[in-house]
This record gives sequence, structure tokens and C-alpha cells, in this order.
Amino acid sequence: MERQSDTQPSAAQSQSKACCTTIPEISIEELDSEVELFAALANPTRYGAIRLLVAAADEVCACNLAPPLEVSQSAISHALSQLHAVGLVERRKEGRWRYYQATSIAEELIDRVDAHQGRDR
Amino acid sequence: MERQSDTQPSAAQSQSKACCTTIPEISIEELDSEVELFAALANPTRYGAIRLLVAAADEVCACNLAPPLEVSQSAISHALSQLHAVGLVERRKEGRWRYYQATSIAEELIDRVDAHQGRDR
DNA sequence: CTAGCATATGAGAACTTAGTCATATAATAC
DNA sequence: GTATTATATGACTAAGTTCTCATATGCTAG
Repeated sequence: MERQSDTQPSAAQSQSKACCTTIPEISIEELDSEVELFAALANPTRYGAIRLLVAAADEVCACNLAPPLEVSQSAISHALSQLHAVGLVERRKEGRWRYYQATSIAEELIDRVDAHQGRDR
Repeated sequence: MERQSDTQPSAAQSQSKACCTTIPEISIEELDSEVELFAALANPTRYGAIRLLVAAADEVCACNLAPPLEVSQSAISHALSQLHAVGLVERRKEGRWRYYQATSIAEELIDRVDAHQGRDR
């Protein structure tokens, strides 16, 4: 997920004639963590897990996530780790179980999507 | 982006002893378009373009997006096509120029992220 | 008409991702 | 102690992604 500073990034063809207005400045470099956030949602297993957690509105044991998503234990573990790394889930250990819960940002993003898709919320 | 029905999806280790509550049913198959939506935001070029469009709060010519993002004309064109395909931008043709504008769902998602990152909005 | 510019598209190469499998860690039960 | 269960981790690999380059399309200007 990165190449764009190699052969010819080409800030060429800059200003041509008069097609439009000027646009605001934005620091492109600072957006990496947000790209990571969305990347964590850009996979069926991870997105399914988040949807289940948001729907549950409570913490859920990892062992209860794997079956409905139809993936292996290892796959769920990898998936939940990534979701945790970007702050979309919190987790708590109890005995040999691990409980996961969606964070507020996860809930809010899903909420927006649901509203947009016409689902009630 | 798909393998999970091959060797051993393993809906095994289902109910073991008593780690937790039951969780809601969710139709995992219907979530593909939402995964695509987030996938469109999961790339620096596309996410940078969306941020610029949301910040502009108005339509912007494609030719004005490439320079700040420091990518080639071709890369921006590919990126904007994908954003359009998932409904994050609308576009309008005028003469030889193409004007792009963020849709409401794009604005809302960015809004949520900004609020979460402590940026005002 | 031709020339020039803005954008789009297809193929291919370099890179990234998301699984599997094997194994490790950690807790409980006996 | 050993056996069992839940989860985590590392290496590997197939599949997916995202550019670049070359070229095509489409519009404007002369």
C-alpha cells in the first residue's frame, strides 16, 4: 500500500488554463492512521466481526464470533488483533476467554452506514 | 479477497462450555457492498481525494486533485472511478473537464472520523 | 481538417493482504 | 503432574490491489 514516490509521481500538468477554483490545503501525510482504520473494515471477516459486535451492543467471546463468520479460529484471531490495533474493538481477558466489544468509533461508523442504507438504528 | 470455504472453515469448536451469551444473527452475505465502501477509503490516494473533496465542500475539477496528492493523472482517474463506483463521489462533465463532489455518506463518515480524532467540524 | 489538452482504460509488474498450517502460550480440569 | 480448551503468533502463499506506461476517447481551438 505505497509506491507513489518512485518513478514519476508527476506533479506535472499542474495549472493548465481555467477549469476551476482553488482547493483547501490538507496534510496528506497525517491521514495514514485513518486509512488504516478504514482498511480494517475493508475485509469480510473483519467487517462481519464488527457488525456482530455492534449488533450485540455488548462484549462477545471470541469463540462465539468464529462460527457465524465461518472462518477458522486462527483467522478470527488475526482479524480481531487487527481490529484492536486500529481501535475499533476493546478486549478483556477472563480465564481462558477473550471478550471483545466494539468501540464508539466503530458504532458510529456502522451507524452512519446503516442510516445511509435505509436500515433503522 | 475470498478463500474461506476451502480447506477447513471449521465451524467446529462451536459451543464448548459456558463462556458467553448468544449473539444476534446477521446476514454476512449482504455486507459485501459495505466492505467495498470501506475498501474505497482504504488507500492513501483515494482517501486523500475524498478528504480534499469534503474539505472543499463543493465540486472540484479532477485536474486540481492530482497535484496535491502527488500522483499521476492516470492514478487519479483510476481512484476517482472507484470512488464513484461505490457512491462516495458524484461527477459531472463539462467540456473536457470532469468535476467531482463528495456525497453525503462520504461527508458523514469523514465527519465521524474527524470528531473522533478531536478535530472540530 | 489538425493540434492540443483533459480524462479514461487496459495490461502488466511490484507490492500488499488474508488466509492456512503448525506451533506456542495460557488457563482450567482432573 | 497431564489433558484439554481458548487464543495467539509466525511463516508461507494464493489472491488481490495499485500503481505505471501506452494508448484511446472526447472535447476545444485554430
